Amino acid sequence: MTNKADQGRLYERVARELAARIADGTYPVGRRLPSERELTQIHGVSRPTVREAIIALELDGLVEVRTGSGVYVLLRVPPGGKAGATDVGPFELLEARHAFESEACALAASRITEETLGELDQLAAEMNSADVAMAEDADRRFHLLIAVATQNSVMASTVEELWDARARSPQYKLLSAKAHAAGVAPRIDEHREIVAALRTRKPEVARRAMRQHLGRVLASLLAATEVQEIERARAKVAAARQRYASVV
Amino acid sequence: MTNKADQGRLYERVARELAARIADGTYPVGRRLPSERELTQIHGVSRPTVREAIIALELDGLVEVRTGSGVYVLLRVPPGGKAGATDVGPFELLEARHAFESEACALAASRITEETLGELDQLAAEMNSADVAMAEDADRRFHLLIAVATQNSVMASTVEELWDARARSPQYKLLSAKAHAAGVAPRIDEHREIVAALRTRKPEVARRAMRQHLGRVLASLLAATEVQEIERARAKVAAARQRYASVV
DNA sequence: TAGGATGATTGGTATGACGAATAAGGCGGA
DNA sequence: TCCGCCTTATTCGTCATACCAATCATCCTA
Repeated sequence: MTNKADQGRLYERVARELAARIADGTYPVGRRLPSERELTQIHGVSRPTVREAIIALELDGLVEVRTGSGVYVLLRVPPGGKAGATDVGPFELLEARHAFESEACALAASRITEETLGELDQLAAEMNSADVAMAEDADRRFHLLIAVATQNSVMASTVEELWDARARSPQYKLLSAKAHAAGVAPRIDEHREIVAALRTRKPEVARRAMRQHLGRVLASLLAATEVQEIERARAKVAAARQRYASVV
Repeated sequence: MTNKADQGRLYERVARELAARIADGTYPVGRRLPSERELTQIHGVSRPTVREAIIALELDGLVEVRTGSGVYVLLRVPPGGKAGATDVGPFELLEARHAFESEACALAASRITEETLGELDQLAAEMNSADVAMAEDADRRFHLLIAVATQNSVMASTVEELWDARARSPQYKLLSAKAHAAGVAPRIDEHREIVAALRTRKPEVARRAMRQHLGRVLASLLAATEVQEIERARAKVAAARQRYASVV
């Protein structure tokens, strides 16, 4: 039953084929995959092998397995998409930023240079841009620059990672769009407050400014949407991986 | 058969147990795991289930499966780690932990369960172990469990990443050894203080306890050594991870 | 028409079997 | 004695089948 050049194991081939069918839309997001027994016939392998393949997809967050019901497509990875990009809930993300970036800001206050403060002024101004994309980029660079100002590469790369995760999250984009529709304006005034706080060189002041800023962002997003619907799907995705990986 | 009230699927439990045994050194790096049939007996599950668990570990890069030979423990691969800055300064690392874990601890204080508090007590006690490796593992799990108690997967995985980076850093190991030689004892009393602080459910109290703890660790390391450069060890990339990437 | 019982479908796991790749040990020849 | 080949036991790789539990659709009943 084996094909010709099977490099690697069978379940990998099946997983690859299933992932391809998800990517090309044969199995659209939200729909049920054929049953394991059907996949057995389709791919010409046994059910244990099909299950191994499905587990691989599940650990990657592509599908969700519902006992007694079926295997459902969670998200579609565009061909050429990055692998291993763990998608995560938008609120968890913001909460983490709320906690971490505040501390980064506090540390930055005692180490930031006058030159960097000037750059921050400029970035705050750029958020006035009519172009939404440009304003968002200014936002990102503003926060990242503060993290870099800690002169601690670990903290800087951690903050950067949180922003990257945000960009990867389709849920976050949806939320962002909703918030926009609800009339949430860019918070350039708050950014200016943060810069002013940094200028005092007082960690507590800087921490408070950043904390308030992110707190308001979080609140506005919470107000703009009902959490229930969105968080539900995402929670399950990380579940399988998190459940055993967290103990490692 | 052991438990029945295991939420999640069986292979997840087995994978978790195996990963734990790898983490605590029961199955050292490079060594062969018991055969699948033996694991069947050990964990009281069928071979398909054992295979599913092994596949999960393989996809995470923890083990390598060699046909006809066995399953071998690889280096632990960082979760979703960005390539590049694999090796980083030990003091930067500790400074980041000082800032981030304190916040995680504060958030955990308002969400932690009584059960988790009990586990923390136990882990604090385990640091008494004469076995240095075991004591260090208890230390790690103590801090990670607090991060998990935030019920925020982003914060949990961030903290985990910081610990993993520590493990990857030969500089840190050297520092740690030096500190040990300088008579730095495990800080079980401080861990107990942290648990007590968490029990109050007051974020400020918990934050202060963790901040003091990590501050003392940082101070002791600073005292025990002068910073010096070390040749960096070669962290190898797991082959399984590569194959995995091609699946998606 | 509403609601509950019932049976079909689906995933979850177990058992046993056979093939293929590997590694270890024994046997024979030099 | 030493080296190399070959046999053999062990291990992973896969398959087929079976049974349980959860789910879902259907029909029957009140």
